[in-house]
Amino acid sequence: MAVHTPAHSALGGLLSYASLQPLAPGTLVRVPLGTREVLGVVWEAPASEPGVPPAQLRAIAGVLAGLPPLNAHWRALVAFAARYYQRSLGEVALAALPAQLRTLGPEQMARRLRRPAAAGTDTDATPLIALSTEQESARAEIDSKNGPFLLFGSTGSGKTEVYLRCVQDLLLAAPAAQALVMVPEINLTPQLEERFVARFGAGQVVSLHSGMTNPQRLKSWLAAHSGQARIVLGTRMAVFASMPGLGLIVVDEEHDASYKQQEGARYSARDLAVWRARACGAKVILGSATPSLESWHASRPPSEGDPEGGRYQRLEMPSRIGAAALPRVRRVDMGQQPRRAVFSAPLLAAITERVQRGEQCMVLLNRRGYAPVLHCQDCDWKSDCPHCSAHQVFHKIDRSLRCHHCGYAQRVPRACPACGSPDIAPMGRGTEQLEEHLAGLLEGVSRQGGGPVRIARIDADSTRAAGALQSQLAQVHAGEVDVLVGTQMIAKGHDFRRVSLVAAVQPDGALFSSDFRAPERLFALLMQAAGRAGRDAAWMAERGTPCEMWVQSHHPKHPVYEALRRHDYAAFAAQQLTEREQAGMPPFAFQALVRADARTQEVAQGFLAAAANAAREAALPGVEHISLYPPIPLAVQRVAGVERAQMLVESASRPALQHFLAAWQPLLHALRADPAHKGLVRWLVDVDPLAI
DNA sequence: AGCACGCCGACT
DNA sequence: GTCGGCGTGCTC
Repeated sequence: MAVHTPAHSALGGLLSYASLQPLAPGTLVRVPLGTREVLGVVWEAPASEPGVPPAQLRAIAGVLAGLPPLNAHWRALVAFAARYYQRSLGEVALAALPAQLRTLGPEQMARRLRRPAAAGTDTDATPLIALSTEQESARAEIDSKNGPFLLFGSTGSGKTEVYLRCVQDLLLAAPAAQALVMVPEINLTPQLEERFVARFGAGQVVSLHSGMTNPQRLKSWLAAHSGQARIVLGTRMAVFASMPGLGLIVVDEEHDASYKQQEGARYSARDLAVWRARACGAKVILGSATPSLESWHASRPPSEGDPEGGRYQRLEMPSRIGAAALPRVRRVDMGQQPRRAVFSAPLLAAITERVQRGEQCMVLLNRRGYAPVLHCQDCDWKSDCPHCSAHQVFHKIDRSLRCHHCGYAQRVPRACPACGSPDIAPMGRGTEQLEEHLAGLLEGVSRQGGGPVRIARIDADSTRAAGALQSQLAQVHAGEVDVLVGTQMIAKGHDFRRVSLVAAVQPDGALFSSDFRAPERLFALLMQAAGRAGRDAAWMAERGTPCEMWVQSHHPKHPVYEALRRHDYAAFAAQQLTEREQAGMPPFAFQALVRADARTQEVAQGFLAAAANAAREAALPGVEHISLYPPIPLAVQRVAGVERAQMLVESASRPALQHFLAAWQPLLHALRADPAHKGLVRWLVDVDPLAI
């Protein structure tokens, strides 16, 4: 029986209970655990080596009858995820089920199941939309081969239409088949849902994401589990949906970091999707205009020195459909501009001109708030968070200083808290300031049709309220906004028809980051942002001027920007992969992080060092193929008063790394109890970490 | 992880 | 004298 026991505690995996009748594996039950009663999933018939004598076993409290058992494919997925990401089976299994199942008793469950299901729509009646040549050839490949497929299609190439058609093909071919379609962010589910519902009807489509209420989630989950919903749309959590007829998985924007869970079991929904598809004989399509280097490498075509090629099938769709040509990239050398200029003169002129012509502009700055730090000119005081090794961000709107790591907020002081000087000033800029600054610069400019230029800001702050993002986006779509200022949020996926200019005002930060994936992420973000421009070819043609992507940089000749200028993902990827191979980094090596959080940095690092010693002394299997790096503090060393350290574990062999981690786990557990590591708050393993 | 049991400071 | 602080230990 799998129950929610914590990650590899002494209880390890499964617990045994007595039952009067034999129960099929996958059956959901309620069982006593300590003083409470919890949800459990029957995993297997009585184990050969029960830890507790059968006579002393406690009895199952109830069976959630009427609910079909979770099938072997689902259980295999959960078991794999638990093993691979070094967590307990129970934790992963229970986290994969809708939370409300935990609170429902058998009677309530039965009542819930008696509710009539919504009627489905006849798939045969779904219209066939004509595909372009490129789309059709991708579809044909997917139809005739096994995959996994990497659909490499530039922004606006119509990847979604290929997904829709492949789903349609599947649903027509098999009466009980189901498809799972994932997107990286909750924000992107409404528009996806709209398209799928328009095509297949509301009765066939359900969503699964963390923005839903518990009852909504249970309803969707049950519809998927019963097979009544043929299509499940969702974020990373949806990869665990119970889908007995699963025949196709789509992972849209597969490069997106949001597919990696960052707490609990730190799984990659994209990687699990590939595993799940193979295990249950489904097809899987990973789609992106800027694939992760992992997927790109895995889909390399066979070559002379590499007759096998990668294990993925690469499908290319280079042309944009119904959209204008990709924007011309204009780089501004900020070294040639006045010192403190936020908007260079040529960029400001270009924005002004576009707005006067009735076109929309998008300005990207990856930093919310007014300024990242407040600074005293006299004594050099900075608005440091008292609980974290980070600055408190100045938010002018509500005159607050807020730490983006722990949430600690206070009112902005009138004078320097350290020396009393009134000369305290914001340093650096965020989206709030950009919005204000731009309003000043565009004052007196009148937009097409007359009136002042309308500027809107979209970031996590402006969209906090329910429905705020949707209504802000609607304003942009309705043409009530001339310039849109925002963070990454606006670069992803949204179909702005009248945007003809996109600008990244300060993207350099990522160029010299210590994170080896930073250039990859920057390139993907800029490509994606560029893809927001000129999405309506007919409208752009009327305008007569081609769309543009502006980049302001102190290093305009940097290879990232050179590749961006040519819209040449392949060249960028090739260059990055060469570097990665030479440096022995992913995808040519496999990594895991062990993280320790403690009262002091010494304790955190001490625990990690002891863990490394224990591994060496125990001569764990595969240790000769493993590199253990010294413990180091995290980039943000202290968060909410807790010191954080990590240790990188690396191997050229994934199986070796897996064996090593599995054997190491019990040693780490034993160490925790050692009084030498008093003050340790928690430790965890992150397999295939995205940031190191 | 929960939730108990268990032994020390400020309140009715 | 109790209410409650969170340290240690257990859950088939």
